[in-house]
Amino acid sequence: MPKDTFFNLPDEKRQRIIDLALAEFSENDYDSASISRIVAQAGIAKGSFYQYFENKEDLYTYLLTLGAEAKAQFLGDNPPDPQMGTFAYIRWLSAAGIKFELARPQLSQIGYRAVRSGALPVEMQEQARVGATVFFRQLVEQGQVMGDISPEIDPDLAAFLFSAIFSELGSYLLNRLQDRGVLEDGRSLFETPEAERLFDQVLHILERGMGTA
Amino acid sequence: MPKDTFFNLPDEKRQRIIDLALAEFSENDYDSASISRIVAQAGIAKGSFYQYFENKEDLYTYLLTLGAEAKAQFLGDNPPDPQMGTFAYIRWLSAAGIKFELARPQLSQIGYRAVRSGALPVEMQEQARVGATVFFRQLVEQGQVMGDISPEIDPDLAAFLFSAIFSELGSYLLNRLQDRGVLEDGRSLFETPEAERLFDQVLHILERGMGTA
DNA sequence: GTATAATGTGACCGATTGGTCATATGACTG
DNA sequence: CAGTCATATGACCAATCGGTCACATTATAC
Repeated sequence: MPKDTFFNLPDEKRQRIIDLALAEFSENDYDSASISRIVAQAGIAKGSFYQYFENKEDLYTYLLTLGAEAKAQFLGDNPPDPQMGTFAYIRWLSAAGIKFELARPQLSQIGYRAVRSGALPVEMQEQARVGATVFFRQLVEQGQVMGDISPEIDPDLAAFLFSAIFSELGSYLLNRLQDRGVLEDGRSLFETPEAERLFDQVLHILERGMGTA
Repeated sequence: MPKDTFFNLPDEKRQRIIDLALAEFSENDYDSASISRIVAQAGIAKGSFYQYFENKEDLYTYLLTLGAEAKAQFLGDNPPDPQMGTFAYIRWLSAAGIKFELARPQLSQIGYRAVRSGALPVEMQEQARVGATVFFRQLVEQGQVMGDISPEIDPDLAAFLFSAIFSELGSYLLNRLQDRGVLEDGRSLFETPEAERLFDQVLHILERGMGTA
């Protein structure tokens, strides 16, 4: 955790440091991200930085927790209809994840990097990976109980498919719609009927492929 | 390209340098991979390295071409039955990709890193991404002509699904089977009935989801 | 006011990086 | 033997890194 000194800083200054750190760690992996660049751009002395943070890893894990908190709050702020079926819920979940990715690309990128390239301690990486898998697997098992998903499907495998697809779908949609000039600004992604159509098609394929009908 | 001097080296010495470079670049991203470590482990002088390669990027792109050549040869050595249907062909293609990943994990890892984290020049990255998508999309369109894939499916989207799934499936299967003690050594992955079962299930889901039946 | 505590500073440290270069070695040629 | 050419070497370079520390500045308390 950052030191008290950091939290005593004027809001503006603290936020500026956070913003620059997010930019640095979202554009570079852990090793290549540079404290020297951050302090230079923030206009503070190197020594000051080390009055705010224990070391580089302290800053990095702090950014990760910021990302986790922001995403948790984001999902909590857009709660789903509790009555919907399994695939509708997965659709909501995936859409919410993509919306977060668009709203906070730097936070998403850092978290993405964290699990993909062994930047963070192995235990944390394991923890994140297992956590995501467990969540999706429970979802699938519940879907099987509710009759939405065929009982012959291996829940763990289905969970893998969901996480593999949805972790990439956001950037795919963004690239595709931008390449074709459908949108310039990613934030309006979910306002285009084209995006809705593609999104629904993915869910439809999965529902047909795994469903009981 | 490496200089002539490199190709004039005794085979054993040249191969040792390649092996150590593969290890270094598969364990670190481009910036973090260290020429100094490679030469130290190879037992050659720093100056000698720069008699073999123009610079760091020269070595890196050389490793990438080695990977591309190895994969092309690998696929060419295991040609599929030309009569099989679309999904059987996709199954073969994906299995061959995973087999290559298991046989040459370092080469795969470097290529993987190259497209995932903007290490290589933007144009090459674009090229690789577009190339893979185009290939899969043609496959899907052909499948639609043959009646294996529903004409309502967006070919580009389906191509995305295939590449997203199959680029992750290998490491998923490996982790899963190793965690459960089904295998110790990845090379025998495709000899376990469990792996075959999971593999077929993925294809079955996609075939049901996208098929015409 | 003065004493105390908190905060800010940047020169400096040892380590490491990619890359250079003058020099040494050895093999082949005439 | 002398001369030439490819190869091998490692000290050296400027740049950068994460991190430290003695010191200056500011804010707070009495």
